[in-house]
Amino acid sequence: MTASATMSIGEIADRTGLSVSAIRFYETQGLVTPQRNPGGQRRFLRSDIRRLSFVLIAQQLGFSLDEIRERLATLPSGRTPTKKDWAKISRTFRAALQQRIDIMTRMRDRLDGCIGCGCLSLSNCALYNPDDRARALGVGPRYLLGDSPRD
Amino acid sequence: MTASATMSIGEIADRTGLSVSAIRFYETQGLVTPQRNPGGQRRFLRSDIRRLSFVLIAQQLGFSLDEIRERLATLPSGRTPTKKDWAKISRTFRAALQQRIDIMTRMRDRLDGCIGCGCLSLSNCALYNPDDRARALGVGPRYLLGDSPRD
DNA sequence: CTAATACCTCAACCTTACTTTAGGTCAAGG
DNA sequence: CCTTGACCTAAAGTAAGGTTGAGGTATTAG
Repeated sequence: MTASATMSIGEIADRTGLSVSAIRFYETQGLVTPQRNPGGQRRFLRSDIRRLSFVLIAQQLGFSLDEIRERLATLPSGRTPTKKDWAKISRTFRAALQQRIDIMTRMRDRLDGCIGCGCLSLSNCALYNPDDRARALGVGPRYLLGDSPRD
Repeated sequence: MTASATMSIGEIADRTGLSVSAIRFYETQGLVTPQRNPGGQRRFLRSDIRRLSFVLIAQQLGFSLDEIRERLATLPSGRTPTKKDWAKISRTFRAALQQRIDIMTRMRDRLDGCIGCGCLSLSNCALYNPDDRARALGVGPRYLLGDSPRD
């Protein structure tokens, strides 16, 4: 195994902590696009380590693969991303994260009020404020806020 | 439609904002256990409004149906829950919510550091600290922290 | 009394984010 | 050269949290 410029999927899996199958899946989702060697095996660039690590971190922060792909798409195509590129993209996640913290904090404060009143009864309960239901978290009834079907 | 002590599924759906199918699903999950009338149709108690509303709120707070069922199981069986009962259960969610806020805040602070260094490169990056990955959010590679299979 | 709703069950389908399995190929060491 | 381990693809399976559809029964308004 010569320490060449590219890596096999097993190697990058070890380096990122991701499973081999997850990385293959990420390729189908357009999150990485490795080259292939003459035998058809994937060859990853060293910069893909950071790319995949970014996917991992962003997921831990609660972002979906769709959102992550959108953010990654803002990276320069053609050249290897620089630290500045990564810093820029990280800042957008920072902002989104802050927003979630704000929502959860607001929910927590409302919950404080509701512990006192014990209401939990709809229109009169602040927790039902549909303005900022924390849709980022969990799944929830799909049609709650959509075009609800009637049975 | 006499304003009786019980409600049909359509009525409680309207009152809670949940869809009929979601409520039926919640029954299969043991989150509510309505009575049946002679014709086999579900009859819900007024207290089920609060119960279902609680499910909804707890979901918005990011809790899984499993977690919610566990919490609901601590409610007194045999009698209709009082405000105190609900307040008690709400407090446990309050605590869990606070914990999540703390984790997210810690992640945000680490992200701040990483925006500066642009590292995102594993062992030397604070964001990889496996101690408190915010597993509550999103799904993520299943075997990242488990007994990872090798291809 | 009858037609239109509303409700019932069961099974199949959906989305996200992967894992697993089956059947076969590639590459590196001896 | 040959074996073994790593890799390949495609398809099916998993889990959570519901939705949708088919085929049939209850209820209720007129």
